[in-house]
Amino acid sequence: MQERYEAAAVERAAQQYWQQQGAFEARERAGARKYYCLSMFPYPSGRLHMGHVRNYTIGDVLARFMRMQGCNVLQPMGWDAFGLPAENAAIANNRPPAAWTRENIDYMRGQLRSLGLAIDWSRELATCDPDYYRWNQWMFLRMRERGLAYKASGVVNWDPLDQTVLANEQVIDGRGWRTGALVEKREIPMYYLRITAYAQELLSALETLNGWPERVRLMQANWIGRSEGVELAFDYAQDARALLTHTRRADATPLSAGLKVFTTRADTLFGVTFMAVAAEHPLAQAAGARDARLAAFIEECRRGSTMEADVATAEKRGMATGLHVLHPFTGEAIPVFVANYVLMTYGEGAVMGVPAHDERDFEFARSHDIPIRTVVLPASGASQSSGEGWLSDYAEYGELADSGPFTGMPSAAAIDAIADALEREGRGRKRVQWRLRDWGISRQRYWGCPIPLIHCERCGEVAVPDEQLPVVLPESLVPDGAGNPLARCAEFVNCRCPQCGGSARRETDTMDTFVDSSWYFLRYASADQGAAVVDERVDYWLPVDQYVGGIEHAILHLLYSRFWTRAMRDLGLVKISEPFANLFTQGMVLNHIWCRRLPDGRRQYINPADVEPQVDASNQRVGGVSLVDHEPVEYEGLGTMSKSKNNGVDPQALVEQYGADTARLFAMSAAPPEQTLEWSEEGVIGQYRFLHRLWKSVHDHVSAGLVPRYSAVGTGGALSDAARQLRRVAHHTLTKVTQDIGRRRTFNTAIAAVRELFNATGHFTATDGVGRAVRQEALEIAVISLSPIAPHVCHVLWHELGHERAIIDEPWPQADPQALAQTLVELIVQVNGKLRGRIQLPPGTQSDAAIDAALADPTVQRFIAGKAVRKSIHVPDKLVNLVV
RNA sequence: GCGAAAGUGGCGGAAUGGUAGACGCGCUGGCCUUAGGAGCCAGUGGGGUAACCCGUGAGAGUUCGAGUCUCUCCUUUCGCACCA
Repeated sequence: MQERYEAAAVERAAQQYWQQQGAFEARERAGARKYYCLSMFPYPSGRLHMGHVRNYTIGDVLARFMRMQGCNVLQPMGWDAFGLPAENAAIANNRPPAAWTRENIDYMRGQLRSLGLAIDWSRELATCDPDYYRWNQWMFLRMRERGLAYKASGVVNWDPLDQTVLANEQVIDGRGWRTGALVEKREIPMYYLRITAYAQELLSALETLNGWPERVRLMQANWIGRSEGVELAFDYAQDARALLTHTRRADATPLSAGLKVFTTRADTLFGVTFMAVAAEHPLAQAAGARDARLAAFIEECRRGSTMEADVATAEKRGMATGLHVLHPFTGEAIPVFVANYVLMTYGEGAVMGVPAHDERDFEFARSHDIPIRTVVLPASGASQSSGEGWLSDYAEYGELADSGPFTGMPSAAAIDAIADALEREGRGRKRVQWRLRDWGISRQRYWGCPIPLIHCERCGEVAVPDEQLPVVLPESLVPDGAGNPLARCAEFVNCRCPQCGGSARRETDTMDTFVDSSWYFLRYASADQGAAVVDERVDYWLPVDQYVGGIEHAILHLLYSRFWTRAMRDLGLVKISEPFANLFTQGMVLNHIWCRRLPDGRRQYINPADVEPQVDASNQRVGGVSLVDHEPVEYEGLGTMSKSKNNGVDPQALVEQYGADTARLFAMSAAPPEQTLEWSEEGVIGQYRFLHRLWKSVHDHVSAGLVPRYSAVGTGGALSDAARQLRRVAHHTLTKVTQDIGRRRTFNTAIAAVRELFNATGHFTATDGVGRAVRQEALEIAVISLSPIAPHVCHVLWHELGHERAIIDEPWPQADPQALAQTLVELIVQVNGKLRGRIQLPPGTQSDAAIDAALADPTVQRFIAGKAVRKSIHVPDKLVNLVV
C-alpha cells in the first residue's frame, strides 16, 4: 500500500470502478425496498457552485447510506435548462441561448462526475429538449380541455423604452435594468393554471406530509392562506349611482351589485368610516375619468413594480374619490378612497376601513382626517383615549358596542349574526377567501417552452393537435433585450389553422420555467418513454422518498409540483397525490463580502480570495487590503455566495487541489445541513489533513500484515481495558453514525464521531494479535462509517484493509451490544440543579441505592450539610438531583 | 409591510429538557524530522491562589432542573407569485 494519500489517483480509481460496474444504474426490482433519492436539478449556469456541491453531497450521502442498508436506490440527475440567464448571456455574447446552454450542460456534467456522485446517468434529461417539453405542451392542452388552463388578463412590469415585459429581477429600484426607464404596470392577456381549484386539498394534505420540515409546511399553509369571512356589498349613494349611469360600459357589470368587499372581521362593521379601493378597481377608474387630480393619482399608482414586497413597503397613500356608499345597516354615507395598499389581486380589490380596529386603517384615517369609531371593546379591558397612538388590543376579538342590534355580543357570535342578517337581505354571505392566486404561466420570452396554441381570425384560439406536438422552439434566434425574437420569427409565427386550414398565427408566449420543474421527477422514472408522458414504472419509483434542495424553494416550486402531480393524478396518469414523501431543505452557503465604493456611488465587489482581512482586538473583521493592488477594501459582512457580490468559491479549483472527498467532507462537516454554511479555506485544509492521517493510519496498520477484525474472530473475555474501551468507542460510533445519517441527518456530528473514534484508535498502542484485531475492527468501522461521505478514499482503504468486495456492496454493519456493555456507568449528582459530584454505579442501579450513593459523595455532603433534602430525582444511569 | 427561521468561546459548531463548549479551525508551548499545505504531545470561555463564582442576544415565565419549552423585545438571514 502506498504511504501517501493521493486524492487524484484514488478518485480516478474509484470512479473508474463504479463506471465499469454500472454500479448506480437502477432497475425496478421486486422484493427490495426502493429508495428514490432526488436532489433538485441544477440550472446550467456554466459552472457548479458550492451550493450545488452541498446539495448533491447531501443527496449522495443518503443514497449511498440507503444502498448499504439494502435499498434499491435511484438517484437521477438532469438540467433545468430554460430560463432568463441564457437569454442574458445570449444578449451579451450575441449567440443563441441554445448553444450556450448545451455547452454549459456538457461542462457541468463533467464537474458533477468529478464529485463521485452515485447517479444513474442513463436517465439524464434536459428541459430544453423537445422530447421533454412536448409533454409540458401535451399536459397544458389536457388541462385546457378540463378548464384547468384558461386565458385572462394579468399585470406585468413594463419597460416603456424597450417596449418589453420585465421580470421582477430586471426591475432595479423601480427602473428597467437596461434602459433605466421608470417601470410601469401593464395589463396583458396571459394563460393561467387553476391551482386554486386544488387550494383546499393542497392545504389539508400538508398535515399528511410528516416527512417535511414543519417550517415549510407552515410557509405553504400561510401562502395558500385560507380565511373564513364575509363577503358583502355596500349600495352606492346617489353620487356614485349618478356617475355610474353616465359611464356605464359593457364590462361594468361587477359594479352593478354595489361595492363588494371581503372581510374577516364582520363584527367591526359598525366601525366602518371609509372604504378603500385599488387603483385598478373599476370604480376608481370611473371616478378618475371625471377628476383630473384623481386620474393623476391613479396614474402614479400604476408606476413602480408589481412585486408585493415593493407594494407593501411603499408609503401608504390614498385620495378621496368624492363618491360614497351606504352602510348596509345604518344607511350612513361612507366616503370611498383610492389607496395604493389595496391589492386588486386579493379578495374584491376593495376593503372596508375600520380605523378603530385595524392598524393600517388607523394610520390611513389619521392622515386623511377620517373619524375613528370604536365598536369592539377588547377583552383585556385596555382603553384607548382619542389622540393616542395605535393600541394592538383593539385588533383582538372582544364585545360589541354601538353596533345596533348586535351590541353586547362577543365577536365570534356577532360575525355569525351579522352574516345571517346580511344573507337574509341578499346583501352578503359567509365565504372562504384564499390568498393563493392562480398560476400565471405566460412569459413574453424566447428561451422557454412554446405554449401550443394557434390564433386564427375565423376560429379564434385553437389548440395544436396532439399529433403535431411538440411545437418546436427554433434554436437559432438571438434575443436583443427588446421584445421576444419569437414574435419576429416568421417561420415560427405563420402557420395554418388546424381547424379551417386558413393562415393563422402561432402563440409566441412561452411557459414559466416552473412548469418544467413541476414534473421532472416523474419523468426520470421513464425517461426513455417516447410515446407517453410517463409509464407504469412511475408507479414503482414514485413518490420520491427523499427530496433534497434549497430552502428558497420552500413555497413556489414545491407547491407547483404538488399541484401538477394532482393534475396528473386526475388525468389518470399517476396514482400518487404527493410527489415528495420526505423533504430536506439545506441551508445556503455564505462567504465574506468585500467591496469598494466607486466615485459614482456604486460598489465594486472584490473576491474574498484576493483580500487580506484586518481584525480588531476581538478578532472581528473591520477591513482589509487587496492582495492585487494593496489598496484598502471595506468589509460588508457575510452573505450568500453570488455572482453579484463576487464572493463565490469555485468548487472545481477545490476538487483539483484537494480532491472531491475533501470537498464533500468539508461541505458536510462545517455546519448542520439545514443551516447556513460558512466558507472557510482553513476548514477545508483541516478535512484534507484528516484524510491524510486516516490513510497513514491504515497504511501503518496493514503494513504489519493483515489480520481479521476482532468481531470476526469472536474470542471472548481476554481483552485488556484499553482494548475493551476502544471496542466500546468503535461500536458507539457506529450507533451514532447510523442515527446521525439515517435519522437525524446531522452529518456534521457523524463526522465528529468518526474523528473521535479515529483519535481513540491513535491512542491505542497494543501490538499483540488481539490488539491488532481490535484495531482492525476500529479502522473498519471508521472507514465504513465515513464511506457515504468520502466514498473514494473509503473505497480504496476498504480494499487495503483486506476486503475483496467493494465497500458500496457491503451491508451497513450493526453495533455489537456486547462491545457496548459497561460494568459501571457515571451518574452526575446535582444539588438544587447544580453539578456537585459524579458517582460510578453498575448500570440499572435502583433509585434508592443511587440516591444513597449520591448522598455519600463527599462534595455533595458539603453542599447538603445542615439542610434537609426535600426531594430527590433519579434518572436511571444518568443523574441524581437533590433538592434541599 | 407580511410570512418563516436563526442568535452558544477568537471562529465554524456540539449538547435528542439532565455534566454548556463534543469535533474541527485558529492560537500558545514543547517534541520530532525524508521541510510536509507534515506528524506527535500538552494547553486554550471569563474571574479567582483556592474553595468556588459567572457565563448560551436582552427581559420575564414554566420546571427539581432551561442553550433547549412559553411570552415580549432586539439583531441577522430566507421567501413574497416573471431569478432559478
